[in-house]
Amino acid sequence: MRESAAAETRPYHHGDLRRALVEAACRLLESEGPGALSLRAVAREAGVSPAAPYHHFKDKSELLDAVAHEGWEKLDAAFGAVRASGADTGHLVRELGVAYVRFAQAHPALYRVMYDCSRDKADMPDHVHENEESAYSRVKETLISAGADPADEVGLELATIACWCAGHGLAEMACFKKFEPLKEALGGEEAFLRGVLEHLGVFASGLRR
Amino acid sequence: MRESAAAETRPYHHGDLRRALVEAACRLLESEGPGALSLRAVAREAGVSPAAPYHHFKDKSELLDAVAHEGWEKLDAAFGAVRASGADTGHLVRELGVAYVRFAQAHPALYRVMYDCSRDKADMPDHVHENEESAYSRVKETLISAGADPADEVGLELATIACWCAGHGLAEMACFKKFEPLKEALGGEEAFLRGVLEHLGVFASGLRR
DNA sequence: GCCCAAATCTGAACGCCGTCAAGATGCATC
DNA sequence: GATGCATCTTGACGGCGTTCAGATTTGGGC
Repeated sequence: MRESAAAETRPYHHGDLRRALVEAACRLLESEGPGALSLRAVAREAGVSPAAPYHHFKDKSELLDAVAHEGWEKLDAAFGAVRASGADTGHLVRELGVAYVRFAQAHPALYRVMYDCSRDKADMPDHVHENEESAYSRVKETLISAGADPADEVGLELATIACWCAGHGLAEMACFKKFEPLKEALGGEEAFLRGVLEHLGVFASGLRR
Repeated sequence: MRESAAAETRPYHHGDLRRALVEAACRLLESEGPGALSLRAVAREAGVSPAAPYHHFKDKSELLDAVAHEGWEKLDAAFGAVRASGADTGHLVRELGVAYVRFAQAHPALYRVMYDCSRDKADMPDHVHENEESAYSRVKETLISAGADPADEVGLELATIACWCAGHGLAEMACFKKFEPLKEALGGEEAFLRGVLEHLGVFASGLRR
Protein backbone atom coordinates (compact mmCIF):
# COMPACT_ATOMS: atom_id res chain seq x y z
CA MET A 1 0.00 0.00 0.00
CA ARG A 2 0.87 3.67 -0.29
CA GLU A 3 2.98 3.83 -3.39
CA SER A 4 2.14 7.41 -4.34
CA ALA A 5 4.10 8.78 -1.39
CA ALA A 6 7.57 7.49 -0.49
CA ALA A 7 8.93 9.28 -3.54
CA GLU A 8 11.49 11.80 -2.39
CA THR A 9 13.24 11.32 0.96
CA ARG A 10 11.72 8.00 2.03
CA PRO A 11 12.58 7.45 5.70
CA TYR A 12 12.73 4.17 7.50
CA HIS A 13 9.85 2.59 9.34
CA HIS A 14 6.63 4.00 8.11
CA GLY A 15 7.11 4.78 4.45
CA ASP A 16 6.91 8.53 4.91
CA LEU A 17 5.39 9.41 8.23
CA ARG A 18 6.20 13.07 7.86
CA ARG A 19 4.09 13.36 4.75
CA ALA A 20 1.43 11.09 6.21
CA LEU A 21 1.14 13.36 9.25
CA VAL A 22 0.73 16.50 7.17
CA GLU A 23 -1.93 14.81 5.08
CA ALA A 24 -3.72 13.51 8.17
CA ALA A 25 -3.65 17.02 9.60
CA CYS A 26 -5.15 18.50 6.42
CA ARG A 27 -7.82 15.81 6.45
CA LEU A 28 -8.74 16.59 10.06
CA LEU A 29 -8.71 20.30 9.33
CA GLU A 30 -11.23 19.95 6.53
CA SER A 31 -13.49 17.53 8.34
CA GLU A 32 -13.40 18.73 11.95
CA GLY A 33 -12.18 22.32 11.84
CA PRO A 34 -9.18 23.98 13.45
CA GLY A 35 -10.32 23.33 17.01
CA ALA A 36 -9.98 19.58 16.55
CA LEU A 37 -6.42 19.75 15.28
CA SER A 38 -4.41 18.35 18.19
CA LEU A 39 -1.11 16.60 17.79
CA ARG A 40 -2.57 13.50 19.37
CA ALA A 41 -5.54 13.52 17.02
CA VAL A 42 -3.21 13.83 14.03
CA ALA A 43 -1.14 10.92 15.26
CA ARG A 44 -4.32 8.93 15.83
CA GLU A 45 -5.54 9.74 12.34
CA ALA A 46 -2.19 8.63 10.92
CA GLY A 47 -2.33 5.41 12.97
CA VAL A 48 0.69 6.10 15.10
CA SER A 49 1.51 6.73 18.76
CA PRO A 50 1.21 10.27 20.21
CA ALA A 51 4.99 10.59 20.51
CA ALA A 52 5.84 9.50 16.98
CA PRO A 53 5.48 12.94 15.38
CA TYR A 54 8.35 14.22 17.51
CA HIS A 55 10.80 12.37 15.31
CA HIS A 56 9.72 14.48 12.35
CA PHE A 57 8.68 17.78 13.91
CA LYS A 58 10.28 19.59 16.83
CA ASP A 59 6.94 20.90 17.91
CA LYS A 60 3.25 21.00 17.25
CA SER A 61 3.84 24.42 15.74
CA GLU A 62 6.37 22.96 13.33
CA LEU A 63 3.77 20.50 12.09
CA LEU A 64 1.34 23.38 11.66
CA ASP A 65 4.03 25.23 9.72
CA ALA A 66 4.19 22.32 7.31
CA VAL A 67 0.41 22.33 6.96
CA ALA A 68 0.45 26.07 6.33
CA HIS A 69 3.17 25.62 3.71
CA GLU A 70 0.90 23.17 1.93
CA GLY A 71 -1.82 25.83 2.02
CA TRP A 72 0.36 28.56 0.51
CA GLU A 73 1.30 26.26 -2.31
CA LYS A 74 -2.35 25.54 -3.01
CA LEU A 75 -2.95 29.29 -3.11
CA ASP A 76 -0.05 29.68 -5.54
CA ALA A 77 -1.62 27.07 -7.74
CA ALA A 78 -5.02 28.78 -7.65
CA PHE A 79 -3.41 32.05 -8.72
CA GLY A 80 -1.54 30.25 -11.48
CA ALA A 81 -4.81 28.88 -12.79
CA VAL A 82 -6.36 32.35 -12.91
CA ARG A 83 -3.41 33.78 -14.82
CA ALA A 84 -3.46 30.84 -17.20
CA SER A 85 -7.20 31.21 -17.77
CA GLY A 86 -6.48 34.13 -20.09
CA ALA A 87 -8.70 36.77 -18.54
CA ASP A 88 -7.79 40.14 -20.01
CA THR A 89 -5.09 42.00 -18.17
CA GLY A 90 -7.34 44.89 -17.24
CA HIS A 91 -9.43 42.69 -14.95
CA LEU A 92 -6.77 40.21 -13.89
CA VAL A 93 -5.94 41.86 -10.57
CA ARG A 94 -9.57 41.90 -9.61
CA GLU A 95 -9.93 38.25 -10.62
CA LEU A 96 -6.95 37.37 -8.43
CA GLY A 97 -8.71 39.13 -5.57
CA VAL A 98 -11.85 37.11 -6.15
CA ALA A 99 -9.84 33.90 -6.43
CA TYR A 100 -8.10 34.72 -3.16
CA VAL A 101 -11.39 35.11 -1.32
CA ARG A 102 -12.78 31.99 -2.94
CA PHE A 103 -9.74 30.06 -1.73
CA ALA A 104 -10.23 31.33 1.81
CA GLN A 105 -13.89 30.33 1.66
CA ALA A 106 -13.18 26.90 0.22
CA HIS A 107 -10.58 26.08 2.89
CA PRO A 108 -11.45 28.27 5.88
CA ALA A 109 -9.67 26.16 8.47
CA LEU A 110 -6.52 25.89 6.38
CA TYR A 111 -6.61 29.61 5.67
CA ARG A 112 -6.78 30.27 9.38
CA VAL A 113 -3.80 28.03 10.08
CA MET A 114 -1.84 29.77 7.34
CA TYR A 115 -2.21 33.17 8.94
CA ASP A 116 -1.93 31.94 12.52
CA CYS A 117 1.49 30.54 11.64
CA SER A 118 2.47 33.75 9.91
CA ARG A 119 1.46 35.86 12.89
CA ASP A 120 3.30 33.63 15.31
CA LYS A 121 6.48 34.04 13.30
CA ALA A 122 5.71 37.75 12.70
CA ASP A 123 6.24 37.16 9.02
CA MET A 124 4.94 35.52 5.91
CA PRO A 125 6.32 32.06 5.21
CA ASP A 126 9.81 31.79 3.77
CA HIS A 127 8.62 30.51 0.45
CA VAL A 128 6.66 33.73 -0.11
CA HIS A 129 9.88 35.72 0.26
CA GLU A 130 12.07 33.60 -1.91
CA ASN A 131 9.95 31.84 -4.46
CA GLU A 132 9.16 33.53 -7.74
CA GLU A 133 6.23 31.19 -8.11
CA SER A 134 4.70 32.39 -4.86
CA ALA A 135 1.22 33.87 -4.79
CA TYR A 136 2.67 37.17 -3.63
CA SER A 137 5.02 37.36 -6.61
CA ARG A 138 2.18 36.50 -8.95
CA VAL A 139 0.23 39.52 -7.79
CA LYS A 140 3.24 41.72 -8.43
CA GLU A 141 3.69 40.29 -11.91
CA THR A 142 0.03 40.80 -12.65
CA LEU A 143 0.25 44.43 -11.60
CA ILE A 144 3.14 44.90 -14.03
CA SER A 145 1.32 43.28 -16.90
CA ALA A 146 -1.64 45.51 -16.08
CA GLY A 147 0.53 48.55 -16.65
CA ALA A 148 2.38 49.26 -13.44
CA ASP A 149 5.87 50.69 -13.85
CA PRO A 150 8.38 47.93 -13.02
CA ALA A 151 11.07 50.56 -12.43
CA ASP A 152 9.12 52.14 -9.57
CA GLU A 153 9.97 49.43 -7.08
CA VAL A 154 8.56 51.22 -4.08
CA GLY A 155 5.28 52.00 -5.77
CA LEU A 156 5.01 48.47 -7.06
CA GLU A 157 5.61 46.98 -3.64
CA LEU A 158 3.08 49.32 -2.07
CA ALA A 159 0.51 48.38 -4.69
CA THR A 160 1.16 44.68 -4.11
CA ILE A 161 0.73 45.09 -0.38
CA ALA A 162 -2.43 47.08 -0.99
CA CYS A 163 -3.82 44.21 -3.06
CA TRP A 164 -2.90 41.75 -0.36
CA CYS A 165 -4.52 43.88 2.33
CA ALA A 166 -7.69 44.14 0.30
CA GLY A 167 -7.81 40.42 -0.41
CA HIS A 168 -7.13 39.37 3.15
CA GLY A 169 -9.47 41.94 4.60
CA LEU A 170 -12.23 40.94 2.22
CA ALA A 171 -11.68 37.24 2.88
CA GLU A 172 -12.19 37.81 6.58
CA MET A 173 -15.23 40.06 6.13
CA ALA A 174 -17.03 38.00 3.52
CA CYS A 175 -17.91 35.25 5.98
CA PHE A 176 -19.76 37.55 8.39
CA LYS A 177 -23.51 37.09 8.50
CA LYS A 178 -23.88 40.82 8.98
CA PHE A 179 -23.38 41.31 5.25
CA GLU A 180 -25.80 38.70 3.97
CA PRO A 181 -28.66 41.14 3.36
CA LEU A 182 -26.32 43.24 1.26
CA LYS A 183 -25.20 40.20 -0.72
CA GLU A 184 -28.81 39.40 -1.51
CA ALA A 185 -29.55 42.98 -2.48
CA LEU A 186 -26.66 42.84 -4.92
CA GLY A 187 -27.77 39.50 -6.33
CA GLY A 188 -25.14 37.15 -4.97
CA GLU A 189 -21.77 36.83 -3.36
CA GLU A 190 -19.80 37.41 -6.56
CA ALA A 191 -21.38 40.84 -7.00
CA PHE A 192 -20.67 41.62 -3.36
CA LEU A 193 -16.99 40.78 -3.71
CA ARG A 194 -16.57 42.79 -6.89
CA GLY A 195 -18.55 45.63 -5.36
CA VAL A 196 -16.25 45.93 -2.39
CA LEU A 197 -13.13 45.55 -4.51
CA GLU A 198 -14.31 48.29 -6.85
CA HIS A 199 -14.89 50.58 -3.93
CA LEU A 200 -11.28 50.06 -2.99
CA GLY A 201 -10.20 51.77 -6.18
CA VAL A 202 -7.14 49.70 -6.96
CA PHE A 203 -9.08 46.84 -8.35
CA ALA A 204 -11.43 49.00 -10.39
CA SER A 205 -9.22 49.67 -13.38
CA GLY A 206 -6.58 47.07 -12.72
CA LEU A 207 -4.30 49.82 -11.53
CA ARG A 208 -4.72 53.33 -10.33
CA ARG A 209 -3.63 55.87 -7.87
CA MET B 1 -11.29 48.25 48.15
CA ARG B 2 -12.56 48.35 44.63
CA GLU B 3 -15.18 51.06 44.69
CA SER B 4 -14.90 52.00 41.02
CA ALA B 5 -16.47 48.70 39.98
CA ALA B 6 -19.52 47.28 41.74
CA ALA B 7 -21.58 50.01 40.14
CA GLU B 8 -24.15 48.24 38.00
CA THR B 9 -25.15 44.68 38.92
CA ARG B 10 -23.09 44.04 42.05
CA PRO B 11 -23.19 40.29 42.81
CA TYR B 12 -22.72 38.69 46.18
CA HIS B 13 -19.46 37.26 47.41
CA HIS B 14 -16.60 38.84 45.61
CA GLY B 15 -17.63 42.38 44.90
CA ASP B 16 -17.84 41.89 41.17
CA LEU B 17 -16.04 38.77 40.08
CA ARG B 18 -17.33 38.99 36.54
CA ARG B 19 -15.67 42.33 36.01
CA ALA B 20 -12.60 41.22 37.92
CA LEU B 21 -12.22 38.20 35.63
CA VAL B 22 -12.46 40.29 32.46
CA GLU B 23 -9.89 42.70 33.83
CA ALA B 24 -7.60 39.87 34.88
CA ALA B 25 -7.91 38.39 31.40
CA CYS B 26 -7.01 41.70 29.77
CA ARG B 27 -4.04 42.05 32.09
CA LEU B 28 -2.80 38.56 31.21
CA LEU B 29 -3.37 39.24 27.55
CA GLU B 30 -1.19 42.34 27.60
CA SER B 31 1.55 40.84 29.71
CA GLU B 32 1.76 37.22 28.53
CA GLY B 33 0.12 37.15 25.11
CA PRO B 34 -2.86 35.18 23.81
CA GLY B 35 -1.21 31.78 24.32
CA ALA B 36 -1.14 32.22 28.09
CA LEU B 37 -4.82 33.07 28.36
CA SER B 38 -6.27 29.95 29.98
CA LEU B 39 -9.37 29.96 32.12
CA ARG B 40 -7.34 28.60 35.00
CA ALA B 41 -4.72 31.31 34.62
CA VAL B 42 -7.40 34.00 34.61
CA ALA B 43 -8.95 32.55 37.76
CA ARG B 44 -5.51 32.39 39.35
CA GLU B 45 -4.84 36.01 38.40
CA ALA B 46 -8.17 37.02 39.91
CA GLY B 47 -7.43 35.02 43.07
CA VAL B 48 -10.25 32.49 42.81
CA SER B 49 -10.58 28.78 42.21
CA PRO B 50 -10.54 27.35 38.67
CA ALA B 51 -14.26 26.60 38.76
CA ALA B 52 -15.39 29.99 40.02
CA PRO B 53 -15.69 31.59 36.55
CA TYR B 54 -18.41 29.11 35.65
CA HIS B 55 -20.87 31.02 37.83
CA HIS B 56 -20.43 34.06 35.60
CA PHE B 57 -19.62 32.61 32.18
CA LYS B 58 -21.07 29.50 30.56
CA ASP B 59 -17.78 28.78 28.86
CA LYS B 60 -14.26 29.90 28.29
CA SER B 61 -15.45 31.30 24.99
CA GLU B 62 -18.06 33.39 26.76
CA LEU B 63 -15.34 34.97 28.87
CA LEU B 64 -13.36 35.67 25.72
CA ASP B 65 -16.46 37.24 24.22
CA ALA B 66 -16.57 39.64 27.13
CA VAL B 67 -12.88 40.45 26.66
CA ALA B 68 -13.46 41.04 22.96
CA HIS B 69 -16.40 43.31 23.74
CA GLU B 70 -14.09 45.39 25.90
CA GLY B 71 -11.73 45.60 22.93
CA TRP B 72 -14.37 46.80 20.48
CA GLU B 73 -15.37 49.52 22.91
CA LYS B 74 -11.78 50.67 23.18
CA LEU B 75 -11.65 50.82 19.38
CA ASP B 76 -14.86 52.86 19.35
CA ALA B 77 -13.25 55.26 21.77
CA ALA B 78 -10.10 55.57 19.67
CA PHE B 79 -12.21 56.41 16.61
CA GLY B 80 -14.19 58.91 18.63
CA ALA B 81 -10.95 60.61 19.60
CA VAL B 82 -9.85 60.91 15.98
CA ARG B 83 -13.15 62.44 14.92
CA ALA B 84 -13.04 64.83 17.85
CA SER B 85 -9.48 65.86 17.04
CA GLY B 86 -10.82 68.05 14.25
CA ALA B 87 -8.75 66.75 11.34
CA ASP B 88 -10.21 68.08 8.12
CA THR B 89 -12.88 65.91 6.57
CA GLY B 90 -10.89 65.22 3.42
CA HIS B 91 -8.31 63.21 5.37
CA LEU B 92 -10.51 61.87 8.15
CA VAL B 93 -11.12 58.48 6.59
CA ARG B 94 -7.42 57.93 6.11
CA GLU B 95 -6.79 59.02 9.68
CA LEU B 96 -9.32 56.50 10.91
CA GLY B 97 -7.45 53.85 8.95
CA VAL B 98 -4.18 54.82 10.56
CA ALA B 99 -5.82 54.89 14.00
CA TYR B 100 -7.23 51.42 13.38
CA VAL B 101 -3.82 49.99 12.58
CA ARG B 102 -2.27 51.80 15.52
CA PHE B 103 -4.88 50.25 17.79
CA ALA B 104 -4.13 46.77 16.46
CA GLN B 105 -0.42 47.37 17.01
CA ALA B 106 -0.89 48.77 20.50
CA HIS B 107 -3.03 45.80 21.61
CA PRO B 108 -2.05 42.91 19.32
CA ALA B 109 -3.25 40.14 21.62
CA LEU B 110 -6.56 41.84 22.30
CA TYR B 111 -7.02 42.52 18.59
CA ARG B 112 -6.49 38.84 17.89
CA VAL B 113 -9.06 37.81 20.49
CA MET B 114 -11.53 40.29 19.01
CA TYR B 115 -11.38 38.69 15.57
CA ASP B 116 -11.08 35.12 16.81
CA CYS B 117 -14.38 35.60 18.62
CA SER B 118 -15.95 37.16 15.56
CA ARG B 119 -14.86 34.31 13.33
CA ASP B 120 -16.10 31.70 15.77
CA LYS B 121 -19.53 33.29 15.75
CA ALA B 122 -19.27 33.96 11.99
CA ASP B 123 -20.16 37.56 12.66
CA MET B 124 -19.06 40.82 14.14
CA PRO B 125 -20.10 41.40 17.75
CA ASP B 126 -23.67 42.41 18.43
CA HIS B 127 -22.77 45.86 19.57
CA VAL B 128 -21.29 46.61 16.13
CA HIS B 129 -24.64 45.85 14.54
CA GLU B 130 -26.82 47.75 16.93
CA ASN B 131 -24.83 50.56 18.42
CA GLU B 132 -24.65 53.89 16.67
CA GLU B 133 -21.52 54.64 18.63
CA SER B 134 -19.76 51.59 17.24
CA ALA B 135 -16.50 51.92 15.35
CA TYR B 136 -18.20 50.57 12.24
CA SER B 137 -20.90 53.24 12.36
CA ARG B 138 -18.29 55.92 12.89
CA VAL B 139 -16.59 54.96 9.63
CA LYS B 140 -19.89 55.23 7.81
CA GLU B 141 -20.59 58.65 9.30
CA THR B 142 -17.14 59.80 8.37
CA LEU B 143 -17.67 58.70 4.79
CA ILE B 144 -20.87 60.75 4.69
CA SER B 145 -19.23 63.83 6.10
CA ALA B 146 -16.49 63.35 3.51
CA GLY B 147 -19.06 63.63 0.76
CA ALA B 148 -20.59 60.20 0.26
CA ASP B 149 -24.24 60.21 -0.71
CA PRO B 150 -26.26 59.09 2.33
CA ALA B 151 -29.16 58.14 0.06
CA ASP B 152 -27.07 55.53 -1.77
CA GLU B 153 -27.29 52.99 0.99
CA VAL B 154 -25.75 50.16 -0.97
CA GLY B 155 -22.81 52.23 -2.14
CA LEU B 156 -22.28 53.57 1.34
CA GLU B 157 -22.29 50.11 2.87
CA LEU B 158 -19.88 48.83 0.24
CA ALA B 159 -17.55 51.76 0.86
CA THR B 160 -17.67 51.15 4.61
CA ILE B 161 -16.85 47.49 4.13
CA ALA B 162 -14.05 48.45 1.79
CA CYS B 163 -12.58 50.70 4.48
CA TRP B 164 -12.87 47.93 7.01
CA CYS B 165 -11.20 45.44 4.69
CA ALA B 166 -8.35 47.83 4.06
CA GLY B 167 -7.87 48.58 7.74
CA HIS B 168 -7.99 44.98 8.86
CA GLY B 169 -5.80 43.79 6.01
CA LEU B 170 -3.26 46.51 6.67
CA ALA B 171 -3.28 45.82 10.40
CA GLU B 172 -2.39 42.20 9.76
CA MET B 173 0.27 42.99 7.16
CA ALA B 174 1.97 45.83 9.00
CA CYS B 175 3.46 43.52 11.60
CA PHE B 176 5.32 41.33 9.10
CA LYS B 177 9.08 41.70 9.10
CA LYS B 178 9.04 41.22 5.35
CA PHE B 179 8.04 44.85 4.95
CA GLU B 180 10.59 46.44 7.25
CA PRO B 181 13.04 47.36 4.48
CA LEU B 182 10.23 49.14 2.69
CA LYS B 183 9.24 50.99 5.84
CA GLU B 184 12.81 52.23 6.20
CA ALA B 185 12.98 53.24 2.55
CA LEU B 186 9.85 55.32 3.07
CA GLY B 187 11.19 56.89 6.23
CA GLY B 188 9.03 55.27 8.88
CA GLU B 189 5.96 53.26 9.61
CA GLU B 190 3.57 56.17 9.30
CA ALA B 191 4.64 56.76 5.70
CA PHE B 192 4.29 53.06 5.00
CA LEU B 193 0.73 52.97 6.28
CA ARG B 194 -0.32 56.06 4.35
CA GLY B 195 1.46 54.76 1.27
CA VAL B 196 -0.47 51.52 1.24
CA LEU B 197 -3.75 53.26 2.01
CA GLU B 198 -3.19 55.71 -0.83
CA HIS B 199 -2.55 52.86 -3.20
CA LEU B 200 -5.94 51.48 -2.25
CA GLY B 201 -7.58 54.52 -3.79
CA VAL B 202 -10.42 54.93 -1.37
CA PHE B 203 -8.36 56.53 1.28
CA ALA B 204 -6.55 58.85 -1.11
CA SER B 205 -9.29 61.40 -1.64
CA GLY B 206 -11.48 60.32 1.23
CA LEU B 207 -13.96 58.96 -1.29
CA ARG B 208 -13.95 58.01 -4.92
CA ARG B 209 -15.78 56.57 -7.90
C1' DG C 1 25.26 -13.01 5.84
C1' DC C 2 25.95 -10.62 10.16
C1' DC C 3 26.45 -7.13 13.49
C1' DC C 4 26.20 -2.48 14.99
C1' DA C 5 24.94 2.16 15.26
C1' DA C 6 21.51 5.06 14.13
C1' DA C 7 16.97 6.13 13.02
C1' DT C 8 12.27 5.22 14.16
C1' DC C 9 8.40 4.02 16.92
C1' DT C 10 5.89 2.65 21.57
C1' DG C 11 4.42 3.10 26.44
C1' DA C 12 4.19 5.38 30.45
C1' DA C 13 4.54 9.44 32.81
C1' DC C 14 4.23 14.70 34.03
C1' DG C 15 1.86 18.94 34.43
C1' DC C 16 -1.56 21.83 32.45
C1' DC C 17 -5.93 22.44 30.42
C1' DG C 18 -11.52 22.88 30.25
C1' DT C 19 -15.34 21.24 32.55
C1' DC C 20 -18.45 19.22 35.92
C1' DA C 21 -20.69 17.48 40.26
C1' DA C 22 -20.95 17.78 45.23
C1' DG C 23 -20.36 20.21 49.13
C1' DA C 24 -19.09 24.37 51.98
C1' DT C 25 -19.94 29.40 52.69
C1' DG C 26 -22.02 33.63 53.25
C1' DC C 27 -25.85 37.20 52.00
C1' DA C 28 -30.69 38.54 52.05
C1' DT C 29 -35.17 37.95 53.40
C1' DC C 30 -38.74 36.50 56.32
C1' DG D 1 -32.64 33.12 63.95
C1' DA D 2 -33.85 29.85 60.28
C1' DT D 3 -34.37 29.28 55.27
C1' DG D 4 -33.07 29.71 50.56
C1' DC D 5 -30.16 30.83 47.07
C1' DA D 6 -26.24 32.70 44.76
C1' DT D 7 -21.52 32.11 45.19
C1' DC D 8 -17.19 29.86 45.71
C1' DT D 9 -14.08 25.54 46.76
C1' DT D 10 -12.62 20.90 46.38
C1' DG D 11 -11.77 17.01 43.87
C1' DA D 12 -12.27 14.47 39.92
C1' DC D 13 -12.32 13.21 34.75
C1' DG D 14 -10.52 12.98 30.16
C1' DG D 15 -7.65 15.27 26.75
C1' DC D 16 -3.78 17.93 25.67
C1' DG D 17 1.62 18.84 24.55
C1' DT D 18 5.83 17.04 25.74
C1' DT D 19 9.57 14.03 27.51
C1' DC D 20 12.16 9.86 28.26
C1' DA D 21 13.50 5.12 28.60
C1' DG D 22 13.22 1.17 26.07
C1' DA D 23 11.75 -1.85 22.13
C1' DT D 24 12.09 -2.38 17.11
C1' DT D 25 13.56 -1.81 12.59
C1' DT D 26 16.84 -0.24 9.19
C1' DG D 27 21.00 0.40 6.25
C1' DG D 28 26.07 0.11 5.96
C1' DG D 29 30.58 -2.04 6.93
C1' DC D 30 32.74 -6.49 7.71
